[in-house]
Amino acid sequence: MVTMVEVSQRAGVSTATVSRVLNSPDVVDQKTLQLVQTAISDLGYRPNAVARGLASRSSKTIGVVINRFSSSYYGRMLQGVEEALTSLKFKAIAESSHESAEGEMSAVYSLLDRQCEGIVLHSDMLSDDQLRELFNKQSKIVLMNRLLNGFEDKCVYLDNVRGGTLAADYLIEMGHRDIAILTGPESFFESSDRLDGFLTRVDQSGLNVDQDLIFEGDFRASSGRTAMERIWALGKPVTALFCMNDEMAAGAIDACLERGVSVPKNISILGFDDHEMSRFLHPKLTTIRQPLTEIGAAAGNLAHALARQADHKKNKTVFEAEVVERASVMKIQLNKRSQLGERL
Amino acid sequence: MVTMVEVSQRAGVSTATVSRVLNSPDVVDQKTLQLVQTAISDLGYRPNAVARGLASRSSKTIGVVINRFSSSYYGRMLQGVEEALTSLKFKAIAESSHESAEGEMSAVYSLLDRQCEGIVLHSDMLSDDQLRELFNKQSKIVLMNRLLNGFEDKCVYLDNVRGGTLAADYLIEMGHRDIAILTGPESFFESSDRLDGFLTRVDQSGLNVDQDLIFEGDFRASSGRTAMERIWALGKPVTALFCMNDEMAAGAIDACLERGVSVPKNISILGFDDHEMSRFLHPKLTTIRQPLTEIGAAAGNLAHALARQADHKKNKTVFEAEVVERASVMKIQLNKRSQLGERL
DNA sequence: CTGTTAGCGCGTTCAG
DNA sequence: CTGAACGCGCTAACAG
Repeated sequence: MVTMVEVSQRAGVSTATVSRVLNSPDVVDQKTLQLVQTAISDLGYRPNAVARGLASRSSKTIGVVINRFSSSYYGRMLQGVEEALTSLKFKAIAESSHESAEGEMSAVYSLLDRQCEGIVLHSDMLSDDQLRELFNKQSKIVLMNRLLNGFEDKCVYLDNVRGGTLAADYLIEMGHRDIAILTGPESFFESSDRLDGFLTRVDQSGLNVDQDLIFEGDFRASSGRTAMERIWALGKPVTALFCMNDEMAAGAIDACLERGVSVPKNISILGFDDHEMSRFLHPKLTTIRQPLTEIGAAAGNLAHALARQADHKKNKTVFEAEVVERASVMKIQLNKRSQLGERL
Repeated sequence: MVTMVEVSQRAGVSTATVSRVLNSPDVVDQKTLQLVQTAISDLGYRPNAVARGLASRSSKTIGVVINRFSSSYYGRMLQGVEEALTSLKFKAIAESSHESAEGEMSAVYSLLDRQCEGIVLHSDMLSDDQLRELFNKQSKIVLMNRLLNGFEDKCVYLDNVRGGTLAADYLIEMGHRDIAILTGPESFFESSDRLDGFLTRVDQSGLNVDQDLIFEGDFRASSGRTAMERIWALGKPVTALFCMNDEMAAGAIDACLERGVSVPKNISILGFDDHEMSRFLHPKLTTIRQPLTEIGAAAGNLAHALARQADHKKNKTVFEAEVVERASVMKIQLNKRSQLGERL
């Protein structure tokens, strides 16, 4: 490994000067600058980032914790963080939590040990209380796509309650009254928030959702299938199914296709997320879009601001979902409603 | 920040002893061990990984370069690398190349600057010559999912030629003779290798592919649509389309659906990759699967072996694709072949 | 088994 | 504008 010492010797200067041409070239004389620069390129010298970090007590790095890399859901957020930090001349370094609470915690500390100046944490498994404890101890953490009460200024997230409201508004406007709901795991805040928003709006509209038609899924396609089967088993009229993510919606559509039930003619299906694949489903999935990349970018920016004690009040931290209208939800005539439902 | 010095003072020992309880607890006396450990937990001391790396000249870290995080294609490989390294007590740190040759190169060097002990590089944009130059200078790089002649022992990849052969075998066996092909960009080795394998096998079978029916795409869904439109415009009989990735296949299926052309009844479509979404397309896509996660894991293991000068001859480095039979390719009767083709 | 002494490769004073 | 000296937090001999 070629170090600064060798460069300084070849250029006939001190290491301090070499350090200067690296960090503040303008304060060094033109001639010596040239001298050092040619020495650098002659030797193929590359500054050791680890040593620099130690000496300068600044790593210019933000750590990111996500569940796993293999899904485009997390990938899109990570991409956003990375792009934001790159344009701030920071680096992102990501670690996977392997979808466990201990994994999330240990990833945070491992990243902190590496002297990351800030952390962007996506947490599904830690409880609000555990997170609060963590946030009380570590001030440089940003929570990505989740709201932690009491730490609003450290959170960048989608307004899931409004997302649920949006879904309700949309389905109601499309004429649906007999609506089934497929949630994610009960413990997931995304899911419960969306459900809250949805049910509240339904209620406000003077309508209601049959409790028997609220199913708990696990965010995987198979639970979409299961939900459809349960709906059929119940035999109640249902004109629309709201799935809290697109994968479950895909599973539901699949089950319909197999049984010869037409989507959206016989039943409308609404998803959530706007997953990569949603535009390729048949019918193309109408869904509620989360701006994941933007959320990631905002989280990256916030973490950077926090790390550099900059003013972070300017950052947008609450994002709105939006309806992406494709082909899986159909408008139905109110007077034909019950008829349709029964035909199911 | 609490450092070793504070720990040593509180425990009444030297920093060397603190270092020992961290790195080789067995050589230190039980009593002092206890003493130091309580001091550590009392102070909430956490070793600075950067300083450790500098002093020990070992980062226990492998860098990974991929095009982008947002696609599950790269995510699956990254996941494999990460899992393999985690079980070797190494860390993976990933950087995105932003899909450019300079990006790939600078990511490699940035990772090296951070004292990664090895690099796993996925390169689409660098030429073979550029890669050879890089590999000659840097010995600790592993090429993921690409073959570089002359550096076979540094490569972990899918045998794309055999993947192409496999595709040809399958389609021929299913009775297809009038086959169209949609490749990726000409410069991509994946694409040209698969094409080679495909055409060679077709030739060996005494058949041939109409040159007019070989289209160049860009691996994105829209080129699948375009290809279908061109096929229809040509008016030649075609019973099957082989797309060199699943996204293009999805686009092709979509175009068929819109035009009322049934897949696979009117035309069979075969993909490549086994993308996350392929099982949700309609019809479910029959495709050639790449074991991306395993390839990533093998690359991680190889990089680790290289970094630690271990024997890396034992690693499996060439992977085979396999047919995943779903519903988008239909067996056709040879005697009905031309009839079918014309009906298109 | 433990403390002392040197660094790891660099940034950063402070004189000059 | 430049060099000498010191320190970042830790590991690694070497004595004892």
